[in-house]
Amino acid sequence: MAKHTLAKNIDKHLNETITLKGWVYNIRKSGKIWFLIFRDGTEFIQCVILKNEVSPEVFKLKTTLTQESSITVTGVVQEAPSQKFGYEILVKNIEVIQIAEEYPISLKEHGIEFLLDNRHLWLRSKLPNAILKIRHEVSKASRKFFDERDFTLIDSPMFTPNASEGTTTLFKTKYFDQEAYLTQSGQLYSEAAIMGFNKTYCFGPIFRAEKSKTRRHLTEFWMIEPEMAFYDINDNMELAEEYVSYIIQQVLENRRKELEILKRDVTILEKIKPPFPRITYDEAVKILQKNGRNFKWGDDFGAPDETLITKEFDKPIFIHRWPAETKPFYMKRDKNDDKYVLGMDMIAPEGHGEIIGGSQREDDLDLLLERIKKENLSEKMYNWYIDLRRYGSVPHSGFGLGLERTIGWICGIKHIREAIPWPRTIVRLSP
RNA sequence: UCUGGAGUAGCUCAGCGGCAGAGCGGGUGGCUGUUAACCACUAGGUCGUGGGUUCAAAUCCCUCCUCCAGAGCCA
Repeated sequence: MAKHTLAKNIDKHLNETITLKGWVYNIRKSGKIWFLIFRDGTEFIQCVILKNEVSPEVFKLKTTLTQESSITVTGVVQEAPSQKFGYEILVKNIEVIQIAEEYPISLKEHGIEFLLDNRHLWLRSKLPNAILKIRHEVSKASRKFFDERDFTLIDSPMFTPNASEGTTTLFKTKYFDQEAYLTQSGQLYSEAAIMGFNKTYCFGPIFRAEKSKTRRHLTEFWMIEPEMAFYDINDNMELAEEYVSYIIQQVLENRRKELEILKRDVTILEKIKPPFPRITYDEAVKILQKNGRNFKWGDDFGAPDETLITKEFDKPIFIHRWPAETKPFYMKRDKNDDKYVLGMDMIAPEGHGEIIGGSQREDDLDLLLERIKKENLSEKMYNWYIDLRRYGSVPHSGFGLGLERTIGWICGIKHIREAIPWPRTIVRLSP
């Protein structure tokens, strides 16, 4: 084990001499005293350097140290006179590891293009750091939630020969002497997996070549997709609302400080507990018409429509029972009225949009074949998927949660490109 | 792809026909409790690209490029 202390743990070492390893975040100079804001990725700490407490060489570092220079600091943990920092380090010694060249990201404002071009450096700043710690918490909580409920993690492949949804939004790539597509969803594979494991989830990146240029779109994003045998659409919605509530509560419990850094209004998050309101597609259409929007039955909701509908509620809502034409072939028809399918979307409040899409799946062999024919999909390509309806078909359901949109909502950030370490959008492939 | 907006110092921006500017960052000096510290001095420019109008263009007109916001599509 390394002998140095992590900055986040200094409260356990009050009045002790400790050694920290990290980077210079900022320096404030005075005459015979100077202040160094130190960061090591776990916390920011103020270090105080007094002329009569250190060697002349160390004191002189105030003129040579630059922002982001790497250093080893040794000193005594003490309470800071001001309330802003809590604890600070009275420095005894500083060893320079490297003097950084002029660092491009200053503590003042920057434009988004510049920051994204410098994403490799921007990760060191306070806001991205807080957001990505919350991302970690959401991933951790997701794994925990499903693991504790008898789900087995069965990952789906990234290379696929077919599309789960439309074929216009796929990234195509060469695969030796064949063509392959990058996956859009692990769902079809998960449907096979649950017949062997009962309840499964997959968690990984997926790829969509949509030419969408909005604050809710990435070309590469992460999705968590649970799939459950013997679950109907209502079981599916119950699981989804429990899951979303759980990750919110875990973030509130373990990442308060990060939410504070992001100035997130946590009273909104504290209200997120089951049950969530459930409205049918038809009821959602009525809300729109009541508010004077010109909306045609059978269309899908646009972003402004979603925002308007969710305004009536202070929690995420489910919209279920969609017109069959708007939804993909694998969704099960409503047996009360086959104009509708048993699909359900969860829309986050505050304009963050759809975070979950799911459905009860079509488990009847003949109905599935009929849908595949009607949509002109290749029966041969879906042979293995159709097989699942031949050998002990059961009612089953599942959903996919978009990780970045969920994080964007929890963090209250405008654009989801900040919710992923290395965003890939229609205009960005690097760094 | 469509609609709107913007490209000027390393960064954030002002200037909108007549000498290229500020703040931050960099450099030098000052200051014993600073909080994106402060004060003084200082270096730093292909005004996105190509063309046009004009005695004179960062500024007006046109072309193209890039980015931002929104729409469509979606998680």
